[in-house]
Amino acid sequence: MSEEKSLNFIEEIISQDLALGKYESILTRFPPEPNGYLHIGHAKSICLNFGLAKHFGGKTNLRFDDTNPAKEDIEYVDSIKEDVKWLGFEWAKECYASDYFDQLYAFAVILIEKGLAYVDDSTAEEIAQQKGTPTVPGTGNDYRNRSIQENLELFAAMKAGKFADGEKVLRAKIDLASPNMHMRDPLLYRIKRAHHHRTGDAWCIYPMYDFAHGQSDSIENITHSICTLEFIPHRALYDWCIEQLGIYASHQYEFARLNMTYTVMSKRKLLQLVEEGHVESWDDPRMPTISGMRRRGYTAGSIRDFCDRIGIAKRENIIDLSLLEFCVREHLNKIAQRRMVVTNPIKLIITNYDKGEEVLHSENNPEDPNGGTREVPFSNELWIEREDFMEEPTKKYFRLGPGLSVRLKSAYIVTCESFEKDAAGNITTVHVTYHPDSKSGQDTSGMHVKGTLHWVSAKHAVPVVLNEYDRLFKVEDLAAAEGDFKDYINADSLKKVIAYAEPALSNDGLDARFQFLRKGYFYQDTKSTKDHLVFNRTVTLKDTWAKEQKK
RNA sequence: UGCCUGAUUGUGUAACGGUAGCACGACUGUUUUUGGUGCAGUUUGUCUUGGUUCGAAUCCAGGUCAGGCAACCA
Repeated sequence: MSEEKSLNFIEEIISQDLALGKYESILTRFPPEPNGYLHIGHAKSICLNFGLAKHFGGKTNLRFDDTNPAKEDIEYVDSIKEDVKWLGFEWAKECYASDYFDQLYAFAVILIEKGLAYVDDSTAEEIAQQKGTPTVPGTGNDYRNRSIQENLELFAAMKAGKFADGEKVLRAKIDLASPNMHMRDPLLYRIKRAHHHRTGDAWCIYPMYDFAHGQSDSIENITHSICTLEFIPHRALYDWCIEQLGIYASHQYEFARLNMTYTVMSKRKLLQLVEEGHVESWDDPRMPTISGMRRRGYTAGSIRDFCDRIGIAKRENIIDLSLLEFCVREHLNKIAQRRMVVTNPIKLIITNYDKGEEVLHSENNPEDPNGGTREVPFSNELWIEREDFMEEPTKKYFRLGPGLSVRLKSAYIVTCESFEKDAAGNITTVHVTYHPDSKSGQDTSGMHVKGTLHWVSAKHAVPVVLNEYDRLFKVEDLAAAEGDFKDYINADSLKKVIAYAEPALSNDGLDARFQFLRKGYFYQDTKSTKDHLVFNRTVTLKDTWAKEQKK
């Protein structure tokens, strides 16, 4: 009982708020802008926001922060909803900042009436210049002194489409000398004639983030508005708007965004990878997007577990990819169907096997006692991995070599008698004799071997394509790497290999999770068909032999 | 030469003035019909200098380092 998990700092705040009776229940929100696909960094935020609500008995809204029609699209809205659902979360309400455009406009009018906002005719460059720098205070302009009446009329004219794009903006009148740059008369509205995916052409002025986000939170009665660290300087403005408008006081809290080794986590960079063809699409299995990871074979549960393990804090961080891999292996180990697939084959001929063929049985998952077995055809001609035979075995090599014995998984123990090479000196065929009394499950041979190999009966084998993925980038910390991030793209992040699979694989469902014995975890690609099976490697198995060899 | 965050082992994350713990990684050993899994173990850490205190990762002061802030983006 005393080993309850310690609370993160946001959970501390909420549990205090609740204990103090500040709220009866909490309401959080996940507020993506529909301008791209969600990635693992968003998953952290989703798990946080929905997790908080679940933990404290509250609710979470899904809100699209769609205030910039130039970049947004319904395609993204749909993918975001799909991803959140797939991750296993249900939102209380589906909201859109654009649903509040009328209300937001009314809020702006209130600020103008209070003398706290004005229409500025300056160009973007002039405004930037007048803002000063972090160490030099900004300077005002004459527009700042316009009368309330004039501002009211001009703002109405802006809305009515009387001005060209960029001709005027609405600004808050706060403090041009503030040490916080965001308080130096921030822009509230800009004129932009762009077709909005929901409001169409009804508006030609759109609110800025700072004027839309906090008020949207307030309108929905969000109690805890959680965002990432870069919004810390915005908080003063967030609070200012709410206070001046006298509306429901939502509060903003910030945590550190997720960074991961060997990948990038910004929509801009991910978009670049897609547009420049470094990957196939947003859901390319090498992408850190939710859709990419789903296609690669990650389970929603393993992603939730990952988000749970990385924790929530305010310091910058970079999480090892190995933690994500650990989470998915741990889950997949429990649920994946075991199958045998040979990727780089050499022929194994059993010289004393005269039964022609027989059907053997192999367990689907040794971790699951109720997992059952499947039929695996066996014959005197098999495929085995090229790397499972060594002409001159080294000391700790437990596999096949002249005179050596191994077990064929779920079948018999075989002993190598001879082998053949082609003209180039490559091994082509290995001849073995099998031990009839060593049959799996009824072994009376008394023999003990160190190695067990996976195999596929040659005449029953089904050809499949395997996408073997590796990390997208060659360096751990892209943020610390100098120059263009694209210089560090791993050119070998995808290897397509043709492999021989046991026939059971062609009868398995599309959603099945597989472990190809001794190879890794695989998941059928979205483009896979019955006649052309394609599997994506989610993650390899841990390979202590490979490590041993490197020594 | 401003303001705002932050600094605990290789990477994350706890410890709320009282034994610096947990996870991943790495490394041993062991089990195993997957060199997988499981099990047992090991693993040079509180940025720095002062101060307060019986006692400081924690409180205070100074310093150092890292990140953020000057888009008609979110």
